[in-house]
Amino acid sequence: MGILHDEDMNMDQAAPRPDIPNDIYEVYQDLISGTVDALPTDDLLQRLVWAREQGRPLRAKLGVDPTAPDIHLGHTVILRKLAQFQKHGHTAVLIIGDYTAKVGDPSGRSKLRPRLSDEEININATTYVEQAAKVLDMERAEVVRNSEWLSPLRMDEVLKLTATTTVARMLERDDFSSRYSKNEPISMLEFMYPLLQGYDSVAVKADVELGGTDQKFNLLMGRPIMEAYGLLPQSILTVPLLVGTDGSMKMSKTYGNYIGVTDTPDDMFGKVMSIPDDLMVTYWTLLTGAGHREVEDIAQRVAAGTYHPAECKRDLAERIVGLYHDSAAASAAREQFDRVFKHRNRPEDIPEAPLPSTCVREGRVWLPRLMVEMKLAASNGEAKRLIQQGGVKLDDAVVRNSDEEIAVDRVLGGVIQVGKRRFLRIIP
RNA sequence: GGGGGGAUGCCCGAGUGGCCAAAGGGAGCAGACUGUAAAUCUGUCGGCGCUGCCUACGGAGGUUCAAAUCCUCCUCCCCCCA
Repeated sequence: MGILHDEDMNMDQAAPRPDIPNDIYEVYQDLISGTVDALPTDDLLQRLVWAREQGRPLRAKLGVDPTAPDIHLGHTVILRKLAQFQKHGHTAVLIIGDYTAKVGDPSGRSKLRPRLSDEEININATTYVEQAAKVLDMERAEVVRNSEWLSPLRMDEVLKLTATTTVARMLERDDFSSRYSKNEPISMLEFMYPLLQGYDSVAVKADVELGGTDQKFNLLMGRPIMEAYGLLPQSILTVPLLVGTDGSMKMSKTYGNYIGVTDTPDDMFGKVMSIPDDLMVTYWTLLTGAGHREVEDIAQRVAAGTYHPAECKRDLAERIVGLYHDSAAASAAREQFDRVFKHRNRPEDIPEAPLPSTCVREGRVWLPRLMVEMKLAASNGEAKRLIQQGGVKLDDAVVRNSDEEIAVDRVLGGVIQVGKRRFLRIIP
């Protein structure tokens, strides 16, 4: 997967078209802004016209697998796009892929994912919907589970489905062909996924399906399948995969480069601040709901040097935190950040923990043990290393000697700092 | 069904009997610097109160004073032929 660049996205305002009513064209521009592919060309535009003529809203489909309990900003990109359809009066159809999750989607992985139990899926689905509600208007969304129609499928119906495509067509998928050429395994099961996903589109009669760019193949696969079932093939819209805080890989929990929608304001703020500078515009575009014009203006001011990048990033972080918490929390997070990182002071709220008796020996405390006990280090060795590298402070004084035993009364009420951002006050 | 190749630490990947807790890179962590938890540079990176010991190179046995390295069986993956 390549690094995403702003120029990959559809951001240019094309000239208005005389054959299309202006307001519809505006909506269309809005819907394709920030997307990578809108296929077939002009198909969505055409549908918007039909929708007007027939007086019915379009059905915009998004399928999600409830495989992970928490969602992060990477997931919100597509949800924002779906929410945009709602904003323009269309129907958001959110499909919870409970059936597909139960089988265990092996896509893109060398190992099969563990099968999830019904309870896990239910929990994940519930939290997903809860968290998605921060972006999507759930009152007006249609939420369905694909087990509803996939579970009762009979073998002959499955066979009919498999007959709609060919192996050669399957191997066109970049993911499959590259794994195939790299001698990595592809199970037959994986071949079923695009088909089942396409069948979902049949079941909900989708007008347009949204997905990440990695879903392009699957989304397109839905078209011939819909046709085989006598439906008008769906339009597809892809949004870029969000690059994570490391600036190179897609945002994912497994890479640890994610910003969760339930992260605390301070965490969320800090994580946004940790993205590389050249990712800022992308984040403004995909994560803030900022208009096209606003993003352009920001990009220009930063490029011109009239808007300091550090300031721009602070504003970005504050904006994002505000979306998932509130503006008060967002500005507090900003103050906290400046306090801790810009001015190198302690944060306002320092977590507290009692001194465990297991760490005290003859009235003295060996710091590495305490750090392990307090989860500030994974092992004694790591704790000692941190101390030796000058990364540990007790009441703002760098601890130098990792062997020294410290008197209990010096530790009690004291603040242990590990690295730049982990603080802990020890209480009796 | 036949033949061949492969499995190494969080990830990638070197290592074909002792010099191996295992090169190199990436990620992570710490320090310096700064405009931020950006960038860059430096250090560090299995566990143990640690001049030593324990656990680890897919799994189980074996050979040897000594095994990631050799042998046997097993599991999984890939390729070629059919």
